Amino acid sequence: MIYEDIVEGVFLERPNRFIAKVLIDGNPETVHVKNTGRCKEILTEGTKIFLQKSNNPNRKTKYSLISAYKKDMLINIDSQVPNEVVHEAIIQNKLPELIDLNYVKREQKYKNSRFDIYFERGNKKGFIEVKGVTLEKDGLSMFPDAPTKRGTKHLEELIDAIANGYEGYLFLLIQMNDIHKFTPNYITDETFAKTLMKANDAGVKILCYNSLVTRNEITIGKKAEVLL
DNA sequence: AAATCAGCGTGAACGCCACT
DNA sequence: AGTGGCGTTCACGCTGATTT
Repeated sequence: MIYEDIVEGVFLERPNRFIAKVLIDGNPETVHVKNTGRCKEILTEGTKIFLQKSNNPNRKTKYSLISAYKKDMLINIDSQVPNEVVHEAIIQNKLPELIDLNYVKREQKYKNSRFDIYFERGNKKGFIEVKGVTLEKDGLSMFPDAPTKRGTKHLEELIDAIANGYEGYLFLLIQMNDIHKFTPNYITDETFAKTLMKANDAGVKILCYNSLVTRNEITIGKKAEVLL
């Protein structure tokens, strides 16, 4: 997945979760933040960032904040892109666990919810829910970075889908390079962590991959270990 | 303490009208 | 009836304040 029109900037502050004050070429600019999560460890004053210039004249901001450095590690914080990266990887048969699917559709409704990806493989059908992981500490990645009722609900729905004969996957995409371990964030959201265990016991397959992140690209990386 | 709600920017989805 | 264009609404991502 390649971003067009990427420019470099410096993060200053974030008055609310949608917008940030930054410097581009030394000039102050108000930009859109593509991630409404906390990202507190990442978005600190003076941090080098990359932004995408928008050509949509109706937008209130000319740029979207896509990625940022934490120390010397570049982290993609675009919360819409993991979905696309995983879809792309599936289509290109890059995932051994999800190979040779004969039908793939995004944003498929199931009961009163919606999963990111629906697929058919032989006579099996399944759903994949994709989550982006941006939180990392000492080489260990974690999700969520804030309590997520929605995430827990998605897990319950995957469990439900499995009870109804579907396959169910939770796909965690670490939005940075070279992180090889993942664990649910017990401290921030114990309910989610416990539900993840329950989902695992119920047969939901938990997959985790890292990414290859550059200033203008994010693609699927290597498989990471899931520690429950 | 838990549940609800407003708020914000974007882009997709939707609805409507004016045309073929 | 079908299509294209335009404007409007809504879901999504989430926090923090407010209400129960």
